[in-house]
Amino acid sequence: MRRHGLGSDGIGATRMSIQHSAPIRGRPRAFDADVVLQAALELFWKRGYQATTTRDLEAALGLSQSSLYNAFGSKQDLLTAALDRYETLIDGELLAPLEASDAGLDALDAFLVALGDWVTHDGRKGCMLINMMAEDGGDTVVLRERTTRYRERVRSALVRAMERAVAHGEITADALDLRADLLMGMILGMNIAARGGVARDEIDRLLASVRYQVDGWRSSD
Amino acid sequence: MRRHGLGSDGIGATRMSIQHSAPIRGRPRAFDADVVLQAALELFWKRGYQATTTRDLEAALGLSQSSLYNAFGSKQDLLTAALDRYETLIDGELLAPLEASDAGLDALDAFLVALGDWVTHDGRKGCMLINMMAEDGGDTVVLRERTTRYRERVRSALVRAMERAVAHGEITADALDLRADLLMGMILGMNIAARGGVARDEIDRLLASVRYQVDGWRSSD
DNA sequence: ACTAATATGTAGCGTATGCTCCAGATGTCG
DNA sequence: CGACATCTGGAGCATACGCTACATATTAGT
Repeated sequence: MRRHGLGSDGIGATRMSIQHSAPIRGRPRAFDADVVLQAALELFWKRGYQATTTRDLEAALGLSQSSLYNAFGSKQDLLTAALDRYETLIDGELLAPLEASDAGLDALDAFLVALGDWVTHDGRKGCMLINMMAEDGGDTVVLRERTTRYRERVRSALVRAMERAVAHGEITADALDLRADLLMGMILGMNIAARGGVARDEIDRLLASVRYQVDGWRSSD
Repeated sequence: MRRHGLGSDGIGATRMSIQHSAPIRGRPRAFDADVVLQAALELFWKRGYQATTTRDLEAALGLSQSSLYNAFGSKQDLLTAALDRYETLIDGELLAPLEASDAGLDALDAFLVALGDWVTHDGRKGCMLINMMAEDGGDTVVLRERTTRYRERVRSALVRAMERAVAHGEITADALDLRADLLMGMILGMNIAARGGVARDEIDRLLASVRYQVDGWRSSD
């Protein structure tokens, strides 16, 4: 009955071992920690946490397990670091464009299209954060808090885009919350479809249906 | 690099061992195969396939591993049998009411409400088929075909409900396919939210947003 | 009673997994 | 150079997992 999932709920390994700056003394690293972390991120992303073994990491990253553990602590610490990196990535590529733009509905539409690419690009993967949430099942407190916070960030970015759309006279201000929830649901749905290896055209149909929906919000003038 | 997922792609174990009828000769079973299968189904449903070990099954089902293997073959065969049972269950409780009803939009709405219950009832679980799809990532051919077929069944049931709604003059016949895809996306989204242990009220908000959407399709007369 | 057939419990096999130990390599600083 | 600190490779540990072997128990047919 013992669980062995994505992480314990305890304080657990404050991960003092992750040092990206070179040490003053001693043998220097034979690898670039950033490059290795990116590779680990991609493995976790594609295969999930449990299915990625430390031997897989050893092979794909090109370092021995001792180096891996010496540099990153535990497998779970490595996941945490990878998730940090992932969040930076997705912030830059998906959320930032949505928030930086002055556009309302067009920015929203562009975001949805970009998302469709994001979750299917380079072999099915989905969104890593949502994947981890699904894999963990909400058992790991730290992870659940993280994914909850992330969803709230996305949702509020969507609401702000719609508010801009309202300000621009593109849509009416009706039921913005319900609309945001609908978008969130479709985002989750597209993600799990991608995660489940659903055919690209089926995912495209999901994407098309949200975009059609968003377009339908335009107030005819 | 070896995979050890939900199943191999080979022909694999034609599962001749699953016999629900009592044998003519020999020692009779000390358990009810249906009861045991239901318990296995619930374990797989709640925890997923990989996370459920044969020792977990042994403990929860109350039979030794030898009896388990003798009765059901392999762990994968047990999953297949559990999925068969699951499909019967969900057909009876969700799809049949949707299809049997003469109602259009009301039946659709009732289906969505029932689905919200289905994926959250008795502790977060989501839909087992979709969970398996996500866990497997589409790697196992048999499973991918099964989940694809299931999604098509649900989708066509949704379309038929909308066609009845059109016939009853409840909605216009516009973009039924896009609407069906939107519903499918939201169904997937609600499911992964439940699977990920998302708080009930957040799932309820997803549900409310689809229901609002569906209600919005009503043609004002 | 005896044989055939099936079920059950226990022990264990082979492998995988996360992680650690440790001897040696490779660097900096005095 | 020599002391110190860190990194690296390889071997291995403890545990967990799916599954099997096998002796024993329990039934039906003769």
